[in-house]
Amino acid sequence: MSSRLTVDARRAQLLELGLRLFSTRAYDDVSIDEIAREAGISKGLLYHYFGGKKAFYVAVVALAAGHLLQAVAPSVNLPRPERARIGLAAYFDFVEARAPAFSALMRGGLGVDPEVGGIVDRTRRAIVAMILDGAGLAEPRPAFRVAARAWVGAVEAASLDWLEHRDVPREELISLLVAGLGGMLAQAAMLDPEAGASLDLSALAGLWSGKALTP
Amino acid sequence: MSSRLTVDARRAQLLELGLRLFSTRAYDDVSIDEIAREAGISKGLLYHYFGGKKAFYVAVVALAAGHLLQAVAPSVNLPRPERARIGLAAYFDFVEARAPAFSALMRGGLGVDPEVGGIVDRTRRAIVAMILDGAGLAEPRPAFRVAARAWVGAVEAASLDWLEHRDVPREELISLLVAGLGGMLAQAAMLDPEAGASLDLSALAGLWSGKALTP
DNA sequence: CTCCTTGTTGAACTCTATTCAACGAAAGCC
DNA sequence: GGCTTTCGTTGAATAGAGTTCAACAAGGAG
Repeated sequence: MSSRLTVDARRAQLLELGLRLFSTRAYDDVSIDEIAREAGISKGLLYHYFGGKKAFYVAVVALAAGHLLQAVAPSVNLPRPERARIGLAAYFDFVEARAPAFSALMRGGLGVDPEVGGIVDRTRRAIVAMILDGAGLAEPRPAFRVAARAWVGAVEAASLDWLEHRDVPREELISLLVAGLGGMLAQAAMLDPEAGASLDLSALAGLWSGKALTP
Repeated sequence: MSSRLTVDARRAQLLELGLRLFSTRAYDDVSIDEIAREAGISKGLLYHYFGGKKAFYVAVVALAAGHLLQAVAPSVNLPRPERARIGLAAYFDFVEARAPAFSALMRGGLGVDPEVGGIVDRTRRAIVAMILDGAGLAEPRPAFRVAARAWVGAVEAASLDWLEHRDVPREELISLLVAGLGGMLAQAAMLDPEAGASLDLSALAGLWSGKALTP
């Protein structure tokens, strides 16, 4: 019933559809039959392109992760002091523009397949590397790694809250998160002075954009 | 084949088993047959106690959430300045002692059933209320709500990292997170001075346990 | 026009969740 | 003690979703 497409076009069509379906509904609620019906193809074709339902879902999540990385990537070309703020702004731009893909990535079933957890994890690491490496934290010591990882958790949680309520201006949200990052990095530098010495303190000080934070 | 038990005993047995199974393996990977076999009962009995597989999973997640809340609850009786640190310590005690239950709650499939998301959400709110309400933030304004929500995200992310690596002392991890909380709350108070005025600044100052944070 | 590659199909199959009518072990009654 | 009632428990039957595979046909190559 469906016209003959090239491999790439068909894959792209199916992935786009998967993104649309899985970002609003749960993994179990979307059946293979429904995907095939909406795409105008037979079930068998989905198995021809992806090995099965789980593999298809993993591919969709990987696509969403790629979109997110692509959105945040440009920030690496910016001067260091601005990197965190601009990177965060790009992050929220993406969250706003492609809310479905973001939801698919974050709320998406971590329990569906172990591979999904790996994708989310790698994406987090890549993002934290892009946003933070300007502070001289290429190979982070444990305290800095945990701080960075925790901060990414804060950013994700804030994003989901922001999508739900939308009652805080984006700029204020960024200031909040950057202040939290500053607090944690400063504390990490205190806990591990040796590694903290290599921390670019001017970049750290620039995090909160000139507004005084100290009580 | 199985001896006749009271309703409560059987429910408890099955929930405990579910906690053990679902904390290490994905929802789809655990079949009803396996649950029944390990419990020494027939499949039908599981349907008699819980309405189905999803409902059973939801009950398991709810149990894990209850355990977590119970573990953090004692902190509400403590003096305010210490509350955040002690609450966090209790939180990590639980994470350490009942890692499976914690994983089931956090890594657990949010995509399995909408109800699961609700449970996790309510648990987060309850925890943030218990740990933070000492700072006079009963009905948080948006900026404070987002800050609190983001901070919980940071705590969860740090917990998972901690379980995985175990290369940062618990006390240091707590200091890191508390510093992050302090940074965000201070910034929130600046963004919303009206609400910030009601913030217990002495409690806030006490967050980072006397160690200076300012650069 | 014919052949050949390969995107595509759909019916058959398997595996797992779900249902339900019947069983039997404890509790209550005479 | 025997009888009845209750209800925890069973397992075979059913339903529905994921998976497989042999065959089909659209489009290009010669």
